[in-house]
Amino acid sequence: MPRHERVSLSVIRRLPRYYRFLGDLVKNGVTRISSRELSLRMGLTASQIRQDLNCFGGFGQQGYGYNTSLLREKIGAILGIDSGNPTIIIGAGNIGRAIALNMDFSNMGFNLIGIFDISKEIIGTEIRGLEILDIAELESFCEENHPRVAVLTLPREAAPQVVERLVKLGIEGFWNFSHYDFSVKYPNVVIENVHLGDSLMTLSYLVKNNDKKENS
Amino acid sequence: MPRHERVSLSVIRRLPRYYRFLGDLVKNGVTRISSRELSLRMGLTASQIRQDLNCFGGFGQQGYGYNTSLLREKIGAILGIDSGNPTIIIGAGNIGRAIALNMDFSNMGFNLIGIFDISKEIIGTEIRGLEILDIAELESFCEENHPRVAVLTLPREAAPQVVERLVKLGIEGFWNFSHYDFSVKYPNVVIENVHLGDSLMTLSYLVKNNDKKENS
DNA sequence: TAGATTGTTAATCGATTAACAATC
DNA sequence: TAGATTGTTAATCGATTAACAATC
Repeated sequence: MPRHERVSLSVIRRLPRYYRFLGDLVKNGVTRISSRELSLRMGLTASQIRQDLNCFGGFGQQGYGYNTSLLREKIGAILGIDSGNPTIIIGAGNIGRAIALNMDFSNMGFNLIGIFDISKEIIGTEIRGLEILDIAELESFCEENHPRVAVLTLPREAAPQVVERLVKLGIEGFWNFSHYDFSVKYPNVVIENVHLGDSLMTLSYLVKNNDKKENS
Repeated sequence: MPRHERVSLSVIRRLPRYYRFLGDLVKNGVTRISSRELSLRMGLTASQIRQDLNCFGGFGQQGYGYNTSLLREKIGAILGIDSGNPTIIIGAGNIGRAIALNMDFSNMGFNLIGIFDISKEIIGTEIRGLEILDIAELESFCEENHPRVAVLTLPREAAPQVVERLVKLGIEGFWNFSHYDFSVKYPNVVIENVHLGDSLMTLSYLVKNNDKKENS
């Protein structure tokens, strides 16, 4: 679908933000918007918006701008928000539970079909209507249900062994909250890392070196 | 401290990852490492590592490489991991609770001193030894305890009003998990966004357009 | 010393911004 | 039509990679 050979990751990462802002506009009854007006709201340049969108096609109209609702749908389609990728969560601790309860998987391209843990105490209990399964049943479950994506919300120590099994079972995409860094070891799977510790440390640096205050 | 005028955000964002890998090396008893060897483990180039580190000073030794333990400490200091920034969490739902319980704030530059919520049912209960306070007490608490950083784990609808109050109360840094995007409205505060929805949608795109498999 | 590896400058590459002709 | 705004090419800027002299 991309017009140009390969769309850069920088562009891809901006798409969900466009999608979010367009959703707001639609909700507020705004039916059209120019790249200039959108750029002011989002804090980037109109040029960048037009460049980004034109990686995928001409969604605007000269002299008019963009139809918010239409553009939003197009971006949603590009992101694959109704792909319904069968997805499992590995680790039903605080983070796993919070993710399971808070994320709107079905409107973001995923279909949550299983949650696994190792702790006998919580195996058998339910989260969001899904029974927590024993990690020992991972192989049989996957052979039957063929998940494509796994959310890793398990402790770091447990991660390497489980990732090995998941890759063998054909998992293609990982949403990785564990501190285990496996992009080098498994170059053939897609990994989206959410390293919360890295994010927090970055904030520490930014707060420490905050020069925004003085400038204004 | 930075030798060059301004260190780019790209460099800053790599520092926590260096810190993590160096921590592993130290734990495994590796006392020295060359940029080349580190680059292979981390999946980037030796050039980049040397460039990154030299934004802050010459931490290596020609012909030898880098002392892992020393380099780790230096990076920790640059990130400000023992700044102990007084920090509050706004919103004690699933995400807020998970963050409070899982993050090692004290080793990442922060000191968690308060958790707030609006729900009468959970106000007064404890998380990690901290009593959940009524958001109505935010002003009096801040005037007394002077937090510098706020973690936003509250619903989007509630965010704008609370952010307004927090900025007025002098909060300088935000770790933002809400879907509210306020960088344009408040350009003078530091904001580290964790837009989990954006991250998940990015994964959706990547899984959909995965061309890694074919290549290998 | 010779070998290894850094620190740093120069070259390349990619991403962002500016400009403008096309066109609604 | 005239005005507005896109799509797209060209110019700029910044980040990454390569190269190598300095030096441990």
